[in-house]
Amino acid sequence: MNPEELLREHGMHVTAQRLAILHAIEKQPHATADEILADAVSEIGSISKQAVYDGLTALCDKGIIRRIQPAGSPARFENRVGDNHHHLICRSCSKMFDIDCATGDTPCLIADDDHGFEIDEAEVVYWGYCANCVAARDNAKVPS
Amino acid sequence: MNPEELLREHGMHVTAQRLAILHAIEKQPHATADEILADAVSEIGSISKQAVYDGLTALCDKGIIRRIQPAGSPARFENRVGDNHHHLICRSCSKMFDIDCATGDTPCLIADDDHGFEIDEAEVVYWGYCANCVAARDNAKVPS
DNA sequence: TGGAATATCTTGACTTAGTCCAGATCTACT
DNA sequence: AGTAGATCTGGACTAAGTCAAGATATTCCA
Repeated sequence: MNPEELLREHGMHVTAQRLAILHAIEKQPHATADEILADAVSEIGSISKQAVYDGLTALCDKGIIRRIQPAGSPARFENRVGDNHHHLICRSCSKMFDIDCATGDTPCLIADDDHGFEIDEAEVVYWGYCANCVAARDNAKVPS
Repeated sequence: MNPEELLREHGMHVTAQRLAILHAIEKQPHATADEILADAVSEIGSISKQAVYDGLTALCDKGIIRRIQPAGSPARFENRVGDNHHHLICRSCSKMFDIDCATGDTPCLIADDDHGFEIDEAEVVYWGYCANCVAARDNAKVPS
């Protein structure tokens, strides 16, 4: 579905700002609000910080995009929604990768004792070191 | 192990500030830095914000406590470490509960495709609505 | 097509949760 | 007791985001 239809389908006004936001996220999955702002400015000339935050919040509320807020990083946004995939983040360079759910279902995990909660999401983040950073570290340790 | 030994064992200086921080976390698991600051002030009279942050960082680095940073909340700290338990958070009131790992092991999940990462932790957060908030919502919907 | 209703955007001040720095103080070891 | 280095203090600063009031745009409907 094209972005315009997508907005209309969710009863949202179609504005240049929102189209630019969606386009920015499509170009760069896991972008931060700042990166989206910069990209949108380069696309439509100018847009306020607040329009970006408002737009992102509205899009999240409608389930069109998803917000990810890993520890030690500003919020990031992606348009891959509804498949309950998870994320793999490098502790060293902060690079983030999508990763399919190990068990396949949504939600992919059932807690043993749910304390009476109505659980609607199991969010999983894998932390570690990416191939590049591991190589860099090993080179530093054993300089030859 | 008492807090003083715990610090010494990790080669850290034993200071009133750090003991107060540890005591605050023991009294209130999942406390924020602000709450820990307030509690420490009431215990030892005065302590700087920076000492709290420095202390928490040092304790985390040594693995004595663990930092949790859920989306939409300041960082929280707990002294239950090494058992790979997870957290259950209410979207409405932000209350947080410990929850044992569904599969029991550390790490409790193995990703299918690890993109060459050296994964060292699988962090899981269950999101939903706690029993109280569910009851409040249902009462609001069906006032009788 | 022309308004009206209201959704969205702009601007700019403000807040929260921290970090950075320089110098003072304290702890642990001799 | 003396000293090296760890830790603490105070205060300025930053990043990421929120709040609020008024201006502008979009959509709906006559």
